Amino acid sequence: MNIFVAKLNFKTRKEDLQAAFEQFGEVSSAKIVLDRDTKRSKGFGFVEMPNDNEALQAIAALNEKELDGRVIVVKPANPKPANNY
DNA sequence: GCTGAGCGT
Repeated sequence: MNIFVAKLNFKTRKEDLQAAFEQFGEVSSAKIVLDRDTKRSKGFGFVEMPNDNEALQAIAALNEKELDGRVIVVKPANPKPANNY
């Protein structure tokens, strides 16, 4: 299950995201979307969880919750956009 | 060094 995480603190890193979600289940990968030029966080990211029910629990538990001092938004992600680099 | 909606280099 792909999970979309928004309104992250700009200093939050991908490992911080993964650590937060691992409390509720297995996390295969976590990612913070960085700006292509400045490499700074765009303030949102994605988390991949193999187990769907654990993913839903993690979403329910972390949505509207606080991470690194910021209230984040967690919801199922949309399909990946087409590769147009 | 900075900002604050929203879906990925």
